[in-house]
Amino acid sequence: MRATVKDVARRAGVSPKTVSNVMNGIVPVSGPTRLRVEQAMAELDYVPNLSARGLRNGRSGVIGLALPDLATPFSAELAQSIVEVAHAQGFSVQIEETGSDPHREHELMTRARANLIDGLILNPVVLKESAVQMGVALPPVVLLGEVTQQLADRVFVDSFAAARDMTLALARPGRRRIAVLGVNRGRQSATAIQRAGGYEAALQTLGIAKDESLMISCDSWTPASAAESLAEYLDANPLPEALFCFTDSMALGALNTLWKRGVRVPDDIAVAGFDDVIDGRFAVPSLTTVSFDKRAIATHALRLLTERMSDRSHGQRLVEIDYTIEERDSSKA
Amino acid sequence: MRATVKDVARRAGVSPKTVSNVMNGIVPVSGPTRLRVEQAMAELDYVPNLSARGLRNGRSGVIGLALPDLATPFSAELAQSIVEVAHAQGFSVQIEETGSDPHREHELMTRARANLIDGLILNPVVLKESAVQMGVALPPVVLLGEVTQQLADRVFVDSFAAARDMTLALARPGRRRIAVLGVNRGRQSATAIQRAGGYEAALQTLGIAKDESLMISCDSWTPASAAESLAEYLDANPLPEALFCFTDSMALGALNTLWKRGVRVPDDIAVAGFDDVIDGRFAVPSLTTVSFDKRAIATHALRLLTERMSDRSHGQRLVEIDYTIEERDSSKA
DNA sequence: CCTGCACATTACATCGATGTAATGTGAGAC
DNA sequence: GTCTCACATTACATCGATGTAATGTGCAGG
Repeated sequence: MRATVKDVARRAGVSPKTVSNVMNGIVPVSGPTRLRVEQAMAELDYVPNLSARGLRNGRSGVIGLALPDLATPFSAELAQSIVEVAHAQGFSVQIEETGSDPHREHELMTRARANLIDGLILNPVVLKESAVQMGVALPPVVLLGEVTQQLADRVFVDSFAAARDMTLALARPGRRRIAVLGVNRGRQSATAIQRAGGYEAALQTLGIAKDESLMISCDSWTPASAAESLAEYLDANPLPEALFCFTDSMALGALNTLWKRGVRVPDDIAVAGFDDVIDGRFAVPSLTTVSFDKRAIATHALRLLTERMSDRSHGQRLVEIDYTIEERDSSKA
Repeated sequence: MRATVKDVARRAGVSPKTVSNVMNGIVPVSGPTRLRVEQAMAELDYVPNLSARGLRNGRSGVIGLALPDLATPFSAELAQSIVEVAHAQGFSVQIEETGSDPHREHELMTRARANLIDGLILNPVVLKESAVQMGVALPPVVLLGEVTQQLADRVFVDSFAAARDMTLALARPGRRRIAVLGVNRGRQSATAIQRAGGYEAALQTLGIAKDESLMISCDSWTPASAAESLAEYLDANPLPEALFCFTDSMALGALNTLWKRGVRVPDDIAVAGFDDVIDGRFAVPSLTTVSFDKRAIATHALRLLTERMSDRSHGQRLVEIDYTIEERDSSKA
């Protein structure tokens, strides 16, 4: 049987509440008493029951992290940052996958409300408005990425501007036939819309007519799907001068397809991605990408979350994370 | 204020316990009553408090997953499988990073004992025996990977045999100067020992004398570290005929270094990895690797864990996961 | 010597769900 | 009409930690 405060109290010859006081350190406890209690805790190998504490305090010390696809390197790096930052602040992280299923997102909110989670960091895909309806009795939520029409706090990179800048960078050496990979066929994700918008804006700036045939769709944002989509595309279309993939993962798939066909990168075609994942940095050739500080995302997301946990009143707050264009070998002129 | 069983009970005109009975479905409830309660729950938007339930039942419905480095694609893919399998069984997953810090592993056990998690799936690095001492009052633990001297349940791939087979495969076209990358300088990880052992066993079978200078050390199993280690190595040593990296992540870093130096893969050197991560499949060239079913690992780990949760008695159990050698472009003869 | 005050400590109630044991309610048998 | 018996439902206690309000202790000042 596990030791409880009661056991510790009995052994130390004090009341349970005093043991609690020693642990929490808010109510002062005299030196000798504190020592006796601490020794008793050590002797009994006492570990507080977090369920009980959570019930009493209304706080579990756990935050939820919900990402669309846990298998991607980007998810992994983001999760790492969030886990580390959260841990530094005494939080544990419960991880969830929303997948393509928008229903899951709602389910998560429910689970959060079940109080096993003090707050939720959510990277939505096709977030239905109904899912995060900021009504009453909802747990604190921080959204990651491009979502419109949501009233929750949000941390994001300006995908539109970044995509625009990347397109401009790809065009600089005089490239004009610039393709994008990652446009969705069916329902567009908010992110895809932003990035496609930035791309089109850049084309306009450059005085290049938009060419629908250069916008390659891709059902899922994975290397496999990207590789396949690009292969099919190249079977039917001429090689563009540059290819801007909406994520690094897709870019890696694209690089593989290009290599298989003997297309040289960057000599025959420049390639770029988005996210700056580690594997992109070590791709062959190393991948030009939109880079941003994932640790900063984690830090701000957690700050917003904890602040909202203690004060639910203030309105929606947005934090924009800077980005840079990292020109690597895959787009060297 | 959130609705509780009491509120639901009042609205439905029954006692709290009846509401509980409706939810749990073990004690039978008559049709009409059940309907009234369900309607009341819906109307009040009732969500059970999991802290309270956890306190009462001694179960939280959460399992912990502790991995050495969350940023790696392998971790991501494994985590995905585990989260999905766990979710299918009604468990949430709390994720933790042990990093290089063996102290963290012990801290996790403590947290587990704090009852916020019902069990722990742990992929140890340099697990000190003291960390997972299977004494009393420890939560159910399933270990992943190569660990010796541990009494906990374990799911693993036979790294020794796999490394041996991979080395033999690399040698098949007559390659004899086969290097390995991933030997640690200081304390060896159990995994590194197994894989190095398999490599040496293969050399012996092949009648090739072991050459210490072909065993390249690498401080951390990341692309960056691998790329750097290999670069330093190539500055001072001739090019081997084959390079077996102890993880795909390291192999990706190695491919990048080789490419930067104009070394052609597989023409000048064959390269192989271990883990079969997605990005390896789409590497340039696609990476030969040791493949195994990550979903199977997740399934078995969860089975062992849940079985031990309900019956703590039986002895240590081991599950071995099959592997295959996937020969891809990076080692084509 | 007593009052007053500061401060450490305690008894008790509480958070929400649920197992236990007891109660209530009905149908069916004689 | 009464007596069982089965079964749905209820009152109460409980899980472990902690806030609240009350109690106890010691010391200084009058």
